[in-house]
Amino acid sequence: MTETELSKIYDHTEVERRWYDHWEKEGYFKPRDGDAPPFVIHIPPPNVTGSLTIGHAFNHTLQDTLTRWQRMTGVPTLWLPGTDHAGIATQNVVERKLAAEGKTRHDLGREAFLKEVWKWKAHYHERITAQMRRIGDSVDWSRERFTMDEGLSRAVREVFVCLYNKGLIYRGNRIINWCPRCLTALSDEEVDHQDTDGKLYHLMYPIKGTQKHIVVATTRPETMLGDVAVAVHPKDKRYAPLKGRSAILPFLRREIPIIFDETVDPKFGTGAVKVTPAHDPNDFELGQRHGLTPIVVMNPDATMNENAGDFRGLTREEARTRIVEALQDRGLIARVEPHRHSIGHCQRCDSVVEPYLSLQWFVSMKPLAKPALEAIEKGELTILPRRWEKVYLRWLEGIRDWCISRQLWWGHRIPVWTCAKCAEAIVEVEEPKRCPKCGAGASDLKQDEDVLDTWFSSWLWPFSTLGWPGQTEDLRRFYPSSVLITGPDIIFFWVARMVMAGYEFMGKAPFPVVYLHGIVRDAQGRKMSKSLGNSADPIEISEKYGADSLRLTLLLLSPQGSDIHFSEERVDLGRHFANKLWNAFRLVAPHLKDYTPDEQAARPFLTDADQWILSMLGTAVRQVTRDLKSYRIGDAAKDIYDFTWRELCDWYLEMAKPRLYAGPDAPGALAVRFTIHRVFSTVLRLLHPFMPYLSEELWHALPGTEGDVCVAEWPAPGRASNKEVESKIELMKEVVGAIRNLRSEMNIPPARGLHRGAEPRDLSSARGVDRRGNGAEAARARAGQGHARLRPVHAEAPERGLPG
RNA sequence: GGGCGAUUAGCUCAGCUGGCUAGAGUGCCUGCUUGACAUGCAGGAGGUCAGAGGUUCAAGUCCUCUAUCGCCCA
Repeated sequence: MTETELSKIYDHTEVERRWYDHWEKEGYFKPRDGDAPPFVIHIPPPNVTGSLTIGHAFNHTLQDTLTRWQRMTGVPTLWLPGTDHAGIATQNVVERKLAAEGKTRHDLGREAFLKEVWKWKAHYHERITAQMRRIGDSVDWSRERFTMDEGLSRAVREVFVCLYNKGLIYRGNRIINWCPRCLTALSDEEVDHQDTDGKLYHLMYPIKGTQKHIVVATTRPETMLGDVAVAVHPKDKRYAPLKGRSAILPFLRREIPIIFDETVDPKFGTGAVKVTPAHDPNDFELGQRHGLTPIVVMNPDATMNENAGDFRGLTREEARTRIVEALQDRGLIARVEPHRHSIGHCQRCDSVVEPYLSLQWFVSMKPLAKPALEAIEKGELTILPRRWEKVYLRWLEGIRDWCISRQLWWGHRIPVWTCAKCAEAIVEVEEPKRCPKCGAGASDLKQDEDVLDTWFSSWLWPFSTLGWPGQTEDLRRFYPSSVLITGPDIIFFWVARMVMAGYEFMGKAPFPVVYLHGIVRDAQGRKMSKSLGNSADPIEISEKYGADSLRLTLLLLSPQGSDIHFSEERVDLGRHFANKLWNAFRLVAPHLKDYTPDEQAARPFLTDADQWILSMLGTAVRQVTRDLKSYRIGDAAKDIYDFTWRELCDWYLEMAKPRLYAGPDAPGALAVRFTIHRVFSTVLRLLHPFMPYLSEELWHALPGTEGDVCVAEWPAPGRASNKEVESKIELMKEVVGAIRNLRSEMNIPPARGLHRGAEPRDLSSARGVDRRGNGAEAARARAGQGHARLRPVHAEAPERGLPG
């Protein structure tokens, strides 16, 4: 390549179009054969709700960097891609789309609605994979999976049946989190709690057979209609006389017992609480202990139902207002005080969640949690940064059963059939042909209408994607994976559950290391979200700045584990670096034309400068490798950035110029060309995991390289650093710095030559260092200029200078 | 209410196991159209490392408390 072919400004658009298809066609993204222990990453499957955000780009960059690095070290690597059907989230976005057209999912019916969702899925799946290709993700597309693929669906049914038969899945009427907008049950994790200013109402319930009242404090007066008792603490002296008494519920005139229970907090409110087992989880348990029958007073859409007497048909908000008014009219409100408390909201639609008594399917988590807890103790699992281990452990220690049924249409149907004839519940992997109990035919067997929580398929991801329950070659070879890279926001949803499933079904943890990275936020510190519209499209950024630039920028902005404040302009950081390297290459390329690397020939002629940069290069290799090994990926990027810019460009190339310009036949050419070639071929390999496109482009433009840098050998660190030559050059840098400072302070323009003073013989290592007019001659002259100040340094300067 | 994290240059952040003369990017000021790069080069200003105690020969780094902000859980 000649100089004229390389433009002055690096144009990523052309370069980044070129290489991805090539790599893929060569099959580099597939694990190479052989029984060497492979490096495996399972992608956290992006939701098909929409396209990828900068947050995904960051997550993928981390995975791709590790994957590309490992590939270059020669081990078989597999980065397995895929997407998640994201049950409730996807159903919601499609419902919103329908709503914009004035339709609901019920207008379409289940089948037609699902067709719409599949269309949505197809559209965004295509978009997501295009985005991944654009940013350079080196995933094995031949192994791509979707959580609702036939194979993965089979795994879901298998797991359900297996846990059911073990007694770890059960159906029960319990309090769950109910979203009255989505009309489905949610797990505890799908509820976001927000502190809200509310009121604490002190309601007076008449005590039967007296003129007295018992005052209960509640934040939710509308649920009083479902009250079945009033509870106080057994040791609370205030209420001791009420033993055996009962209260009369206003409006409904229901007689409810006054009960005594240890769990009542005597210090909260009046020390007496209303008990509403159908609408409060604590009350539910309390009710069970005391044999109370719950009364549900709301419909699924959170309007009051037939048990609400005159308040029937009102929304829960209207009901609250009306009930408070009515109680006030009767003088039954003792007082109302401001009260701050936390209110659960639906993670997907932000509606206020209703604790609701409902028949749902659950997984008993305690037995599954045990090996996941021990994994940390035994060292079978490490979470980085380590502080997250505490969060993980705490959640597992207090684990509660997992509500897995959802009243949605989009997802895996629950593999349970009920016989219309004998009511037998049949739990099978394959659709049953007849009832095993009464022999009724398939037409009498009705499958459960509900679907499973989306995480019930993703917790199997590390093995379901490899063919489980089949005993496949992939499963044997690629389970467990090497590391999981994801955000801390799904540590409970996904990470902990995958560990549990891994132990339960595969007998070992799905990965030895979890690396949790920070969350990408906007410049104001807000989380990137589609609804806020504050996330740029990685493709747009890549078109504008380059995918390489985006990748490098994200890594440079990301200290291990903490959040990133991202804004588009910051991508200049990576873009400028790409341009810098490009131009450095432009400087050296013409001098390497027809050059064949020959270390033997060059070695005797290496100058201090050559030895210095080679020594620094070795250090850079060690640093980058060390930082990648310890998951300090941003630091690794910084190592290359600093070496390339600060050492190579700022100093070495400047020192090399005189020898380069002297031409290929001049003395010293052999050494300088060798050094430059060695440095560039190493830097390009170091850089490849971070900036795959640019490094590949320059690798091909560098004479004497073979094949693709994508599969080139990861640099070996070589000999230990040369401390002697390093300190020599450090001294020289200090001297030059002092000279420049003087020149600047004394307002001596660089074009002007300097009076030649004392011959700084010992500083001859400064020769050729400075720029234009500041070559060997000028350096000496300027040293003279700064003679007085330089004297102390002068005395310690090396005896022998550089040969050239 | 419980837990975790942050607080270092105007802004965004490094500073890993205590040894810094406290760094980078960006912004600012000055000078440079130098035969790789103005997406650049050189020089410069700018910090009582949140505050108060303590440990130590030595603390941005370890301990305690306080303040402010953020996140998670209940």
